[in-house]
Amino acid sequence: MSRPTIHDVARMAGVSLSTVDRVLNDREGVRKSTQIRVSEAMQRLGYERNLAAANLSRRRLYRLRFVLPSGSNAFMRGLETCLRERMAGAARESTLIEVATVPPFDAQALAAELRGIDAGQVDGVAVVATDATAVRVAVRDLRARGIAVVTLVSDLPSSERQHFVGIDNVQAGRTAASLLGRFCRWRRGKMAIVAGSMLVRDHVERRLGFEQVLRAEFPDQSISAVIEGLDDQDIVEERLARALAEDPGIVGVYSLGAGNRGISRAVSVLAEESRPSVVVHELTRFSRDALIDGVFDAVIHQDETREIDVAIRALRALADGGFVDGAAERIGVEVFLRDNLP
Amino acid sequence: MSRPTIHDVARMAGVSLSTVDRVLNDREGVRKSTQIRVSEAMQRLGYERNLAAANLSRRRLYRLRFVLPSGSNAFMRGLETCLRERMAGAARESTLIEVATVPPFDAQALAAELRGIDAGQVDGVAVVATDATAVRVAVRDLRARGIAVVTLVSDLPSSERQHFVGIDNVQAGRTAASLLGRFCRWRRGKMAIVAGSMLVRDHVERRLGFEQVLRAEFPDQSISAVIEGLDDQDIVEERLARALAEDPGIVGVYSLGAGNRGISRAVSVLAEESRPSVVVHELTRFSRDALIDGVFDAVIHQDETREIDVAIRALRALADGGFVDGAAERIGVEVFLRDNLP
DNA sequence: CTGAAAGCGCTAACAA
DNA sequence: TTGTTAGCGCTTTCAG
Repeated sequence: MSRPTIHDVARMAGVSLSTVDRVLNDREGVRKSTQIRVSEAMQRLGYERNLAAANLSRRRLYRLRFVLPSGSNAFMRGLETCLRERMAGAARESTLIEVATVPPFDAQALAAELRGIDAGQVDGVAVVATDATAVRVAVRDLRARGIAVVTLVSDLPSSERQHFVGIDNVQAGRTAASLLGRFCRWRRGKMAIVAGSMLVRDHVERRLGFEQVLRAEFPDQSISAVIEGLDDQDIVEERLARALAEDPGIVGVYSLGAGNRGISRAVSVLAEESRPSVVVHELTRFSRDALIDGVFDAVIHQDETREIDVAIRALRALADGGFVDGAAERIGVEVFLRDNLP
Repeated sequence: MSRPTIHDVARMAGVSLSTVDRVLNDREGVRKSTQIRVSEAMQRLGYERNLAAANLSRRRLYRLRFVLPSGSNAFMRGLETCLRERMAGAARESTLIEVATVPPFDAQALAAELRGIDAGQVDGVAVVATDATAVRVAVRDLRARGIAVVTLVSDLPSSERQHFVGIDNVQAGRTAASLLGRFCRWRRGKMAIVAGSMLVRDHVERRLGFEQVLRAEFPDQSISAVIEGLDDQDIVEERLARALAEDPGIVGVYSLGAGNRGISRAVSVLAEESRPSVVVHELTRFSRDALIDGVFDAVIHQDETREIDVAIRALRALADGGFVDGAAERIGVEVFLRDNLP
C-alpha cells in the first residue's frame, strides 16, 4: 500500500489530526501521555512525514543567502555565475537565492555583512569564509538567531558553521605533488611553489600537503623558496618569470592560488623544451586554454556547480532541522588534463 | 509577491480552475478560443505550475526500474549497492526504485527482460546496455509503450533511449594515455593494453582514445599487442604475467576493462624497480588498495553515485514529459591517484 | 489540553 | 465544452 499519513496515525492513536501535528512538530500543549500514544502509533506504522505536502501547506519558502568575495578572481566569478544560473530552477523548488559580495580578504567587511542578515528575511547562509575571529563571532550570532550556516570553498574551523562545502586542501596539495613528482621523473630539479598569501588557510594547507608528498615520495626533487604572488596575475607573472630566469634548475611549478594568467604568461615565453611541468588550481577559461595549449600539465579542481548544489541542499536540510550527509555530499579533489576536460 | 497559481490564471482568463487545468495539461475538450485566452493569461502572469502540488494531488509515484548485469564485476555490484542505498531516500520523494539483473554480455536475456516490463507498473527504465539489435528493438518497444528510457554506463547509440548517463569513453582512453605517457617519460618502452573484449563498445572506444593520444603526444612509446582478459581476473592475471615475463620492455600497462585484481597480482610479483606504471579503470576496494600500495599509479573513474542520481533525476524528468539538461547532468572522467582518494 | 474546519496549489470525478 | 466539488497530506486558526 501507500505510505501512512497523519490520518492513519490519528486513527490509531485515537486523537485528532491537530494533535498528531502537534507531536509531529513537537509543539507544546500536549499531555505527556497522549504524546506518547501518538509517538507509538507513528513508530508502529512506520510513519514518515511527507515534506512536500507540509511545505505546500505551509507555503514554505527557503530563503538562502550566499556571501562571496567580490573582485576579479575567476573562480569566484564562476561560482557566482553558476549560482545565478541556479536561481530559476531553485525558485521552482520554492527556494529563493540571493547573492551578496564583499571585498576579498576583508574580515571586517565580511563580519559586517553577516551581522546585517535578518532572521526575518533569511533561513540559511553560505559563506566563503575569511578566517578571522570577527567572522567566527558573526557566524555564532547568525546561528543564535536561528539561521543555518555553511561555509563554502574556504572553511572556518572551530566556528559554529554546521557544514563545510569544499575540498580537502591538504589532499589537493598532495595530489599536485603526486602528479608533478611523476611528471618530472625524467629530469630532476627544483619545484617552485607559487602561493597567493601564506595568511590564507587554504594555501597553507595545500602547501603542506604538497611538501609532505614531495619529500616522502620524490626525495630527488627539491623545493625552491615559495613565491608569493598575492593572487594577482601581474605580480605572479613577474615574480615567477624572475625565478625561472634566475634558476634554470626549476623543472616543476605548483601554483596553489589564483593568478593563472600570470603563470601561463611566465611559462609560455620559454622555449618549449625548457619549460617546467606546471600544475595549477581551478579550471577557468584561462587555465583551460593553457591546458589545451600544453602550457599547463594538470589542473586541480573543485566542481563549483556541485558545490553550489550541495550548499543549497545542505542549507535546506539544515533549515528544516535536518542534517547533512557528509559522505554523500563530499566535494572531491578533481584532476584535469587536457584530455578529460568537460 | 509569491508565484501566480491557477486561480490567478482562471480569474484573468475568466474561466474555471478545471479549464485552466485542461489547457495546462493539454487535455482535450477545450474550445480553441478559450484555450488561447488561458494560454495568454499564463504568459502574462508568468505562470509556472507547482510540480509538488500537482504530484500531491495526483498521488504521483515515479516507478523506476534499473536493469544491470549480474555477476562478480565489482563496479556493477557497487552500482547496485549504491542504488539500494538510494531507495529509502527516493521513497521519501515518491519514487520507487526496483533493480533487476541479467547475465552480462547476453543481449537476448537483456532484451527479454526489457520486453517483460509493463507500462502499467513502470514509468522509466535505466539500463546498462549491451550493444545489439535485439536490445535496440526492445528499447524502441519500451518507448512505444510510453516508458522513459536512459542508458547507464554503457550506451546504445542510434537507439531511442532518451539520454545516456555515463562517461565519454574515448576521453577516458585519452586521459589514460596522457597520464601513462607522462609517467613513463623517464623510461621509454612499450605500453601494454589489457581489454575485456573488443566486442564491447566501451572497450573499443577507450582503446581508440588511448592510441590516439599515445601516438600523437608520446611517439617514443610504442604499443604492444592488446591482451584480451575477458574481464576475468584469473585470465587477466595469467596473460598479463606472461606478457610481462616475455617482454621486459613493457613500461606501462593500461587496463581498460574489469579484472583489476588480476592486474594487481601480475604486477605486484615483480621487483619494485622493474614494475610498469599502471593505469586502470573504476575505483573499487581492490583498485583502491592497489593504489594505496603503489601497485597502480592512477585509476580512471566514473562516479557511480552521481550516475545513479543523474539517472533518477533524468527518468523523473522524462516521465513528466520534460527533458534532461545534458551539460548540467554530465558525468566526467575522473582521475584518482593515491592522494585524492575519497 | 484537544478538536473541527478551512486551506496550500493542483487534479479528478461528476454535473451541467 | 465548461464548471462545481471534493480531495491529496499537512498546517493553522479558532473554538471548546
